[in-house]
Amino acid sequence: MRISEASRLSGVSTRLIRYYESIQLLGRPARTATGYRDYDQRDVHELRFIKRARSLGFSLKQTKELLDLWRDTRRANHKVLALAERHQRTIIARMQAHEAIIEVLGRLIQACQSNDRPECPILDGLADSRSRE
Amino acid sequence: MRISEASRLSGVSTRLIRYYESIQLLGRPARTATGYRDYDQRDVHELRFIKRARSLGFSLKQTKELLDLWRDTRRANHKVLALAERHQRTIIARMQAHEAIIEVLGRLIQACQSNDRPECPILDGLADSRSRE
DNA sequence: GCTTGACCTTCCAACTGTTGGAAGGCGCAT
DNA sequence: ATGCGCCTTCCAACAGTTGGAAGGTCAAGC
Repeated sequence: MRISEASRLSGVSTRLIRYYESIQLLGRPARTATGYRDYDQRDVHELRFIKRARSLGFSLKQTKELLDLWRDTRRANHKVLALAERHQRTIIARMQAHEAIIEVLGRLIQACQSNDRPECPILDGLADSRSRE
Repeated sequence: MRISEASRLSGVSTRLIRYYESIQLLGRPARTATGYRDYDQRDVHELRFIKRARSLGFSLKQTKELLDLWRDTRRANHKVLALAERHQRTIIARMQAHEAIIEVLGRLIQACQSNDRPECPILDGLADSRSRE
């Protein structure tokens, strides 16, 4: 099938498919006589795998590792597990950072809403390094 | 003061200070006779403001808007408030996306930990598009 | 006076991930 | 043959930060 078909079936844009090939996340596909990329069902599976890993926040580097492990006739589970756990810890840390930000913003916003005077508690809060980071 | 001093006092790297100047987030500072950048206390305040806005996840573009509002003798509070509220909604959405990811990863990790067979539930979960995105 | 080392300057490139455009070839319809 | 929609390649942009290279400046030490 052509690249647009693979794109449609996988949900990955044609641009991105070519990019994934260029960084060797995907192997070079077969080519037609006139030089068009020719994909098969297996490629579509890999693209879906990539898409899903990306949607879970794995980097392209991690996605490549996962894909390699997947291609490797499903061996070395412990590596996959370690990678997933490490990634989960990263995402948890990021989420907690977001929580902290939301809390700070919430305080500033509230102070601003209950304020009639000309100065702005949000700007003051940003300027004031005594507020928690 | 020189750039390294401004960096030390603000916590913003010299590289970044120059970059912020190049994108006109900061104005061009005075120069010494030999061409060295010469900063004052006000610049340090602005750098700290920037650093804090960035740490709260505001983009450079938003940070510039906030900084401009701040320079504007503290007028137009409602603009600041709107910007902050919009940003908070963005961060909340991001945090929720993270939560969802953590949940999915948690399921996959747990399935993998309670699994003795050769196949890997994490890889299978990534491959299986029936799992929730 | 000359070297050493720590600073300063500029410019150009890398990183991550995705998207966009331009310029040209291919294939099928009218 | 003309037009349309696909395909190809290459080059650039976005956000934000960091890194290196090649060179100028300034103080201290010998």
